[in-house]
Amino acid sequence: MSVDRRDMADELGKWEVQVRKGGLGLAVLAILWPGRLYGLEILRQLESQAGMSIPEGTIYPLLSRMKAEGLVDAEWVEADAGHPRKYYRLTDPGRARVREMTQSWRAFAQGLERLLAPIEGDIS
Amino acid sequence: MSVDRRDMADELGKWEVQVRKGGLGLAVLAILWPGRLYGLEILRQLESQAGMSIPEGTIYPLLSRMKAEGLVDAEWVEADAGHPRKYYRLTDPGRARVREMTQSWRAFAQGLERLLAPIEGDIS
DNA sequence: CATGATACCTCGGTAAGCAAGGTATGATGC
DNA sequence: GCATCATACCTTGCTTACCGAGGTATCATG
Repeated sequence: MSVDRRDMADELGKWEVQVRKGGLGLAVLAILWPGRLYGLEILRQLESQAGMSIPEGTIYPLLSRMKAEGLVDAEWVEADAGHPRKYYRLTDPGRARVREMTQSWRAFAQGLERLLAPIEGDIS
Repeated sequence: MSVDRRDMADELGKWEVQVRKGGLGLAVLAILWPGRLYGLEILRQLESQAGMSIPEGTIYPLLSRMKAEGLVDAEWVEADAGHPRKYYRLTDPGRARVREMTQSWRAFAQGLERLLAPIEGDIS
């Protein structure tokens, strides 16, 4: 009934999530470019290489979708120790897609950067 | 029951949508930076300045949310001719938010660009 | 054989894009 | 006057997708 004081605080914390939504799929495909990786390894490399911290609840459904689309394929590999790992690798259509998405991404980022240009003049 | 042949074709066309999802809110706030605009005008300027074509069904709910969060405020203005227009303008908290989001955006874009760097070596 | 570490996966709530369809205002043609 | 068109704003319903929480499986260790 009263004012939602909740909103203003929560929304601030949500922006980092919103920001990366669009590029997340590209980031995952891109990190597979050099070679195969297993699930948790993808998360760790996204964190260390690109500063993105993605939860498991996001990555596994995403990888499944990509596999269903034929962009990646997966292969179980026995580890020397511990739980077996499922390694993901880009397929040829996957590589083609990464290149397409990279172009789309850059077009978008450049368009947006054009809008942001006037803003940075304002260094308080 | 049979194979979804639908997917491979449709998903290709959907990427441009996915790509811009994360930055769309920022784009809308950024385009309001120089001054007030009304709804359809926002769409036209996003198209001409940043190459983004956003449908009405996306922009009006988005503007409503931003107004509810106090990032913009709105004002009805009688046009010389035709339907009255609802002009949106950044509030002070809205301006602060644009600056924050711009920083988040650039951090994300730089992180992603780091992942994309190896890819562009491959000009077939 | 219990505990911990590592790894993969799923369920359910929620957010958000957007196509389609609707409403409102004023100008223009007849 | 009235139908039609152009402009502009808004809503509904469908769908996609993030992700927190909780679950399962494998192996090592004490």
